[in-house]
Amino acid sequence: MTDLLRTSRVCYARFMGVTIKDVAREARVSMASVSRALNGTGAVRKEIRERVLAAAERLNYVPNSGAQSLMTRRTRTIGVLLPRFHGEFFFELIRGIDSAARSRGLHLLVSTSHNDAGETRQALRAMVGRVDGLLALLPHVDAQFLHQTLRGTLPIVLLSTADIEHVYASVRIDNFGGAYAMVKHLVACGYRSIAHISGQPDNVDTEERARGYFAALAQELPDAKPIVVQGDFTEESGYKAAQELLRLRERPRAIFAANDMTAIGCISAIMEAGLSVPDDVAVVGFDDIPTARFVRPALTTVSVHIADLGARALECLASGIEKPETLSSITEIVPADVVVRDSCGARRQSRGAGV
Amino acid sequence: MTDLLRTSRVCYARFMGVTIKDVAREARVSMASVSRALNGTGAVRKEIRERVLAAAERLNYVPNSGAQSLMTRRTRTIGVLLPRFHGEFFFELIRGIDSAARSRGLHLLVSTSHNDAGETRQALRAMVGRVDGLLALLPHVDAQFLHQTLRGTLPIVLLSTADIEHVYASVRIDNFGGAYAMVKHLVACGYRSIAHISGQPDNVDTEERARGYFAALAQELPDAKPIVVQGDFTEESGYKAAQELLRLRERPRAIFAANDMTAIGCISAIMEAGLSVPDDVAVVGFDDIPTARFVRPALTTVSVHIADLGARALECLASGIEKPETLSSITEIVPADVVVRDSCGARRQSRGAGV
DNA sequence: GACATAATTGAAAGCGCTTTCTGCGAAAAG
DNA sequence: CTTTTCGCAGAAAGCGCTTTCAATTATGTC
Repeated sequence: MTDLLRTSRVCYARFMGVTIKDVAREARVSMASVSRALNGTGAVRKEIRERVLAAAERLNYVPNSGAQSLMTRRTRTIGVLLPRFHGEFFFELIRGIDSAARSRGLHLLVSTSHNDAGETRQALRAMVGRVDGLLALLPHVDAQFLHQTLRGTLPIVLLSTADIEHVYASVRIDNFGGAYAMVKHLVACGYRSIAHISGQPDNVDTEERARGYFAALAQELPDAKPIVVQGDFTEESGYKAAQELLRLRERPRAIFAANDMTAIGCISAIMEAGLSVPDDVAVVGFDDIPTARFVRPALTTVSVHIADLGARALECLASGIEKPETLSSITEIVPADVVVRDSCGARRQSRGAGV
Repeated sequence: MTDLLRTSRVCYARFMGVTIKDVAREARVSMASVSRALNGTGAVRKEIRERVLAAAERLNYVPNSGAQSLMTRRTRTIGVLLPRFHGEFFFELIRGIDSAARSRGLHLLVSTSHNDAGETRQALRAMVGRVDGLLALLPHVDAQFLHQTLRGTLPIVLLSTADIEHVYASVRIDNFGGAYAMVKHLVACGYRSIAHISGQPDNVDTEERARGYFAALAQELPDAKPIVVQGDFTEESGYKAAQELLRLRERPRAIFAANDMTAIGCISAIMEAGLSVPDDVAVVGFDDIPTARFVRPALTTVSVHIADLGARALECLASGIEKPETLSSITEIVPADVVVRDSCGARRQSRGAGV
């Protein structure tokens, strides 16, 4: 009767799956032998193995991974903590992480949008027992917070997160170097007044990029006065910041936006004001998101190989899980280099080069 | 001694976290009371609760979610199966799923790139015991496969996957309607020879979009001969297909690409051939990925509200998990409507309207 | 053929947690 | 003052699995 019911509403009822016990009964062996036969651990007579395999097949047995990892203390899953799931930066990042994870047979448990420390804490706790390690991009959270929230329970690799004391392994972008190189490039293009639209406040990336801007300006253009407008990495903030810059008595000749989306918003504002990019104002970004190629004029930007960054972080974590001693407080810096396209004006003579 | 070691290499050693047993000992109560106090289930005297909370705080106790869900049979996690993690379509989709999941306090376990049935099977099995339900976008897998791989073990919602017998709940795009409307729009623009670059073979979306193309053409332009070139949803395939179409004796006046990336590749090829889009050849896409707005000319396309699609699917699944009886074999179709931008030429008179 | 040795197998002990179920003392009812 | 009820705490039974450990059987040696 019950069986009939089950069969007739297969995709409604949450009837419990068949367990190892059922397989054992079906194969007339012990649970232990089923486990051994299925996992290939320990010695099992050929005949028994076949009987187990057949029984498992017949009953359509699927082991409960949750229970499995409770015993083995291995989940083959990596937790990924991101601040939000928005914008191509994160997409590229997770794509890189995913591809590296896949090639190692690891799953990804993602958790996003932790607006405050409480939510982050919650998310971190929810990971315990479900993952073997953590990959965290938490701009507004410091190592101390992590330390006291999960005191070494889980191996963790930080992605461009503030960790002054170098307690955790981290891989980060060479924000300073990239920004420096970009400003230098703008100077080389001949621009003498270069403004900066900064990123979200209280963010390591924001600070380092701004630092690169100031440093390069001081070095390359000692007489120029830095001009900085606050943004927040969004297209909209770029739009508004550009409007603000255009209202200035002395309009800057070039704008270095803290990221590509900001630069894109910036370009819209400039074009709407009836001006040309790069002829009237040059605009450059940071990140090299896929869209940077498609936008017109194609965006000159700092390529950080976002997907590689994610992949490197995962590799780092994965090997740290295998051999905990390798996961020391190493900080890996991935390089960032200028990609020249059309929005900076460097290619003005060689038009049509496209892409 | 051991403790000293632990402290000094906090992020190396994988010392087991503190368990509910430790908290119980520390608070001088039973494990049962700790559980009750922490979860707020069952009655606990105020004094005991406070003692437990204090002990948990002192020991920095984090419950093991894996063990928890083994008992409760609830993981508060949704499994997401995607064919690959590439392109903005998937990004938008997962963004929608993620935002819906977050607002319901659910986690996401993602699994991608299942190239063959074996891998898919593997991935499906790895989900059992880790998730409460499944969201699957598996173009080359049919309901029968799913049925026999996990026979109703998990509630599942299909995303534009072939499910002829309507065994599973599914939410899909109105591919046919969108394609039909787009071709109709092109006819309304005055084009009389309209080609189609199809998508990846053996894909439901591909087939339905092509079907929409044929139907609209037959209806709106009975005398026109359909021209179809095989693509595979990539930018490159669009590029190549366009070259092929341009070599035709009678060059088509408009091209309906099966998706936006194909259309973008298509535009590149046309421009490289020294022709103008839309003046010489109009190009339109399908999906409305974020980049469609930024590409020049801005892409006329069929908006499928990808993120909404993902969110709807998650809602559907979540409510199906709560009340299994609601998760019948309902098929939800999300509408797809034409978004007119510049690449179709409809706006030629009103230039500069942008974005 | 009797013994030591090796190969298999099953019973049982958990992994860390929740949840009955039982028992206790206190409050309410008689 | 006794009996009934009730609120609360702890013991213990698992969830589905792996993994000792001891028991069993098969194999090899003298």
